[in-house]
Amino acid sequence: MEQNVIDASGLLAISTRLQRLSDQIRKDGLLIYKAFGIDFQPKWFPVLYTLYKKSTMSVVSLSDEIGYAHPSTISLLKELEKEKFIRSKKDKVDTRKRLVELTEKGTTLLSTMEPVWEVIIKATAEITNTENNLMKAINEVESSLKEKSFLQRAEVYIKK
Amino acid sequence: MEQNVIDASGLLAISTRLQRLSDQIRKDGLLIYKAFGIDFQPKWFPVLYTLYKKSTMSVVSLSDEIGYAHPSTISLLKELEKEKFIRSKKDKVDTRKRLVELTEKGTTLLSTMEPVWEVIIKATAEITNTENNLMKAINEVESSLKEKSFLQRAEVYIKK
DNA sequence: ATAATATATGTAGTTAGCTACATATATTTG
DNA sequence: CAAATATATGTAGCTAACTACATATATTAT
Repeated sequence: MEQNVIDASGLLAISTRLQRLSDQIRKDGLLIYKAFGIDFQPKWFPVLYTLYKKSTMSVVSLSDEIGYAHPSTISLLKELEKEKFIRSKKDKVDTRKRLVELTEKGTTLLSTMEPVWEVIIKATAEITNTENNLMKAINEVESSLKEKSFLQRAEVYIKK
Repeated sequence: MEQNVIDASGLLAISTRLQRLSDQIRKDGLLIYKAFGIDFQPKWFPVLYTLYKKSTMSVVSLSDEIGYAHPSTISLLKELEKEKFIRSKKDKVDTRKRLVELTEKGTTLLSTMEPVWEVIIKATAEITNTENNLMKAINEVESSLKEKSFLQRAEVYIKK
């Protein structure tokens, strides 16, 4: 059971480890879409999937929904608009708001993607269905952090 | 129990979720170092910690050890050299190699960091010690992926 | 009905990794 | 031992998120 120094450092490197795993999964995700002949970038998923489920949303509410800072969402929307997967219109009641929705082309894309999602879900289930389930662990950790942040928890030990 | 669309999409968004969590932990990590008055960036951790444990290493072996592409390591080393935490010298046997090691200043920094690590370890343990342990889950998933990649697993379902 | 504040969107620039390519030196092979 | 290949390092530019700041419109408080 060989272990490198970073693995051995365990908790200290948790952020690095999470990022590495995220990248690896994202890259494989891209290859899976390609294998289905779908021209789709995994980073588009949160925006498109949310619009698929909720139809029309403003930029900020979409950002909140997917948990991104709004400028991140704006730049994704710009790409998606260029690809003609989404369109936007002004909110007539609150003119500050830009309402975003899928186009026909976007809706079509999303429906061709449904079988891919099934494959992704199965493959992910296979991978995460270990003794400690990754998705459940993420959910649990996120809810611990929501209750009391990492920093707040550390502060308790600092004061001692 | 309110849930946003992305959370509800579960496995599909796993890469996004991992990244978000990683960022959150990294940011809090930075704040903890600050709370101790240590001028240290979490991204330096893998390189410095590895050099602390293994003393002298070449660029590539260091990259392999921490699991980074070598250009990433090089750019970290550049910063760390500027901060005078590390220095490098030519390998006399294999002149292609650049051997990297901590300076006095680097070693001093690392030893002032040990108490911070203890705090980080405790706080992280608190957070990850849920029903499904995040660190264990990451280890398990990484070893599943080493055995058979995400794409290879998906291919099985595609062929059906 | 102003003035002050809050919210929505947008732009610019940063970050922490990456891949692709280039070059120098070692090692292996015919 | 020369040619081919492999390894070590380095540079340039990409990516997918971010923060900080700016502006326009709504809402709230006096």
